[in-house]
Amino acid sequence: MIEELQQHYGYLFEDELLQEINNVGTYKEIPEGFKLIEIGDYIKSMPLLISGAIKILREDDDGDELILYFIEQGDTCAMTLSCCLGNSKSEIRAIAETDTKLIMIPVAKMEEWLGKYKSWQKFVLQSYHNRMTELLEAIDTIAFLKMDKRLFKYLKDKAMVNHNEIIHVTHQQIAGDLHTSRVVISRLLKTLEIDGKIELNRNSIKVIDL
Amino acid sequence: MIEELQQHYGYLFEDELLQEINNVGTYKEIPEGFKLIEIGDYIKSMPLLISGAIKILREDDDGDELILYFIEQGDTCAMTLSCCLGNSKSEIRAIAETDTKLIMIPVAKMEEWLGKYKSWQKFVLQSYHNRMTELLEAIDTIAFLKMDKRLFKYLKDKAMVNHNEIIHVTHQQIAGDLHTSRVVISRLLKTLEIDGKIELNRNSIKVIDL
DNA sequence: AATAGTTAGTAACAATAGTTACATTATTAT
DNA sequence: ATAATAATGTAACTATTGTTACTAACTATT
Repeated sequence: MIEELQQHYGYLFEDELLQEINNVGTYKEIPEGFKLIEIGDYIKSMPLLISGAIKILREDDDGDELILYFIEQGDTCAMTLSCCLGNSKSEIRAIAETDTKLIMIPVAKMEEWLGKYKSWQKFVLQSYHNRMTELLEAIDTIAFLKMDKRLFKYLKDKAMVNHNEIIHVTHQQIAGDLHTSRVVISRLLKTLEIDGKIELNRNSIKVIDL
Repeated sequence: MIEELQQHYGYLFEDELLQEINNVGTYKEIPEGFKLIEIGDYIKSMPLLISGAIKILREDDDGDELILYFIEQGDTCAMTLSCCLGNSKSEIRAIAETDTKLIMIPVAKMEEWLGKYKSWQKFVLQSYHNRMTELLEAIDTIAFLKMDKRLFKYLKDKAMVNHNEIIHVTHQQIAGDLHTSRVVISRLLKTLEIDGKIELNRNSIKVIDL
């Protein structure tokens, strides 16, 4: 584990902290689609992403979902931070978007390190800042963009975190992530295809205009 | 200033920290409508609210606004925190919703205290948590509610922070805050009035069903 | 009091998004 | 191979929101 820590977090943390993380952290490999956090969960550990991507979702009272953003390598989940430190339940759902490697840190250590390591404190605050920025971007997208633009942005983002211009997803799944209906998505996808921005196939979409 | 500090923040901070805040903080009284922070501003100090309320707004590329939430007594602006600690520009606009009393803390001290006072660190993290929660609530409102529900929620929230069931606002101003058009707001307000939930008057609205 | 500006009400229409229903094609299971 | 299931395409209709245009009422200024 220590090599991967060095590689992805070496520039952020001092050696002593890296050593501590190595001692108390648990290395995990998570398959695509695995649910890491459910709404209402009490969080007992916090993930540091090594590779892969995680999709963060919000849910309304009727159980309808809405994607907030993707988390990538070098990130952590600030919502998790927030829940751990506030000792409250998770407000979001987290699902592995791709196969993912991560290190889980126990809550107790997180808090201890806040007083002990300046670099950890900085990392935690920076994570909050990043997540705040992403939440604002999510708000911009939802509030200011029409569904056709939102859809195209979603496709591009998804291609990005998957490092692949070909996305494997059904119209139904997209509709779920964007909180609309399958028919609406099919209709808009068809328009995007006619405009030459994507190429439609069963179970996959190729994003041309990246 | 020290009495008001004691009164509103005494239960949060130790005496030594309260003394420091008293020494370096600047007490300010802000009139309703005053713009505290503009998008793109570099923030050099951070507000602690004593009384009153502040409206936090987001803006899109076309200059159209959207209200995110109100901040009240005992709160601070986590966006400001975020900007200060990240040394980045403000992503939001802050306008005094009512006459407001606050204490401004210089950035340098904020950072110093993070290492020095456990209670300050806790306060900062708690503020991030609160703001994150409010941003999520804003997302719920925008994404999951239709305009009529959003409007009514807005009216109730506004009555709340103003401690007054009668709101002084024009349809045009509401339309600005909710990022829609005046005609839409007038139409929906009329429906709410017919349903007996509000009472319409020129330049003011009485919220009945609080 | 006359005038100009602001605020609000309403009709008519356009654009966008959501719903229902059904057909077609591809994939999987039997 | 046949049947069942999943994924997609499309039409027709409804609901919601946005736009334009015009009128009426109130307010402040000269």
